[in-house]
Amino acid sequence: MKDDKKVKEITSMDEDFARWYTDVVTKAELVGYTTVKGCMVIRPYGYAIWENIQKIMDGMFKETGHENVYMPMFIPESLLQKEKDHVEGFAPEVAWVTHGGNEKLEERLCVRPTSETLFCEHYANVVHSWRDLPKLYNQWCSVVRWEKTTRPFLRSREFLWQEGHTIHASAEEAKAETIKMLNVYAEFCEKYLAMPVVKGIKTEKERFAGAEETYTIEALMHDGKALQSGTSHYFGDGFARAFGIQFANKENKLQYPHQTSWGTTTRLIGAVIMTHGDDNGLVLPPAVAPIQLMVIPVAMHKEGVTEKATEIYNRLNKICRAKIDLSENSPGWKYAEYEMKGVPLRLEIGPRDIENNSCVIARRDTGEKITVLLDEVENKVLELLQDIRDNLFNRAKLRRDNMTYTAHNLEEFKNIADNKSGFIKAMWCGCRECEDKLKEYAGVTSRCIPFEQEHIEDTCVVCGKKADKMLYFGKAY
RNA sequence: CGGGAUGUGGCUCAGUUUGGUAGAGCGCUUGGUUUGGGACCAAGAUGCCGCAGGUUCGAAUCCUGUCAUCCCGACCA
Repeated sequence: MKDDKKVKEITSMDEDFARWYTDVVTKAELVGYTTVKGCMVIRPYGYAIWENIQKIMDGMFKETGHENVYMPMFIPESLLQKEKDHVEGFAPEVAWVTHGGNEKLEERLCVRPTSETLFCEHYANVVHSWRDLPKLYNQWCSVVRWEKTTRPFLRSREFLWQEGHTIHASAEEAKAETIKMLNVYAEFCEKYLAMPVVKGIKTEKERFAGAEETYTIEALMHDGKALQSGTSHYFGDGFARAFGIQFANKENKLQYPHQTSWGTTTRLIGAVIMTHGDDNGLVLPPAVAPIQLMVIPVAMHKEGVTEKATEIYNRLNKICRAKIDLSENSPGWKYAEYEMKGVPLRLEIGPRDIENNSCVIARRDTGEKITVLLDEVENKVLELLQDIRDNLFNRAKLRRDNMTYTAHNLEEFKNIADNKSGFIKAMWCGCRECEDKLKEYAGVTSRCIPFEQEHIEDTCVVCGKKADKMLYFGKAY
């Protein structure tokens, strides 16, 4: 066991990454399993992370002019089937309601796997004039997709998410919206989750069912696997045509509007775990950490310790999400416990500190301990929280960059795919056959065509024909 | 949905080969001593052995089915 491994309950990453992940989500009390496969309990500590994500992201949606709505959870089969590609994409994994009480339903209802069809039905009722546009809607809800294999946060049968749905008079405006929201997601991930992402477009093969273009942010996890962390779709007027949504434009001509949708899910919690976590457990970025600082009194039985610790806690709780642990557990136990739970800062205060009018602050990301004068504690805490975010981001970015490889030809590609894990950058001619071949031959899928292009070669890594697109490939969750 | 592994107090597991009525460590409760990296002593509580059938005088153990979890594929946020 390595010297810096202080939490024994957690399998180390090198030994078994998948086990490490399940250890972290269960030992840090983020989730609980239930009797229904793929349906998990999100426990208070896990849910608090989601609430912080929601709070920040919802604020960003409001700033960009979006309104929250709520759509029903049931979709009649006939409604789901209106858009051909869409139903083909989702039908294999929807759950059906066939009975109401003891009565068999005339038409079965699916539990929403996503709500495009419901939004479309509603738009058809409320959009009549160019003056009704745009509609910029979002909803926070859960959706159900009957997945075959499930993992907490990464793939569950029911999961929490937000789905934005907008409808616009022009294609240009809808396209701009699609990109705008992708940028909101990227900013959220990088600024608040301290998680670097690659922004790009999905290939046709990886596109959302019914979309004209699918944009994505892709993050790289600790084990070198890619995780799609958010998507934004441009639908053109395909859904509008399928659902008969039309409006009178300024020239009084009937016209089909253009739509978008975009979503992020509780999978982001999985992304945070696998981006920042270490062998001692969770490492949470301060912006979404339910507890940003834990006060731990040392030698509580000694005169004045509890009082002083409580006083410091009360001061700090005004500037950050602070907590104090006055339980009878030993200090060492508490250190390990809150490290496992990823609390960014720990403040130790005991008789020695009180004598010196100081305290000890330990940071979760580096393990570094510093002595801070009590008079300066507020400023230092705020500075440290910011520094932890920056350090987490830089560390994750460095690791991602070190795990990103460039392949100039097929042998090199295969060699990297077999021996390394991470992103592989390579040129691609644009045809489906070459993409399929890489999957078959090297076991990786295309992650995206990044906005930030690099010219590696003139020719496709597979077929050798002319290529002008650089793609990221990788193994994905 | 295919291939593999595993289900035994809250947790980690022993016991299954060779059927005989359930164990350990940790955790939990109470009391005491401790307290700067998962403290110690003492006394206690906790099990339809995943679930459903079957074989048997008798099943955690053998058989069949089923469900869940993990891993590897296929599918997906």
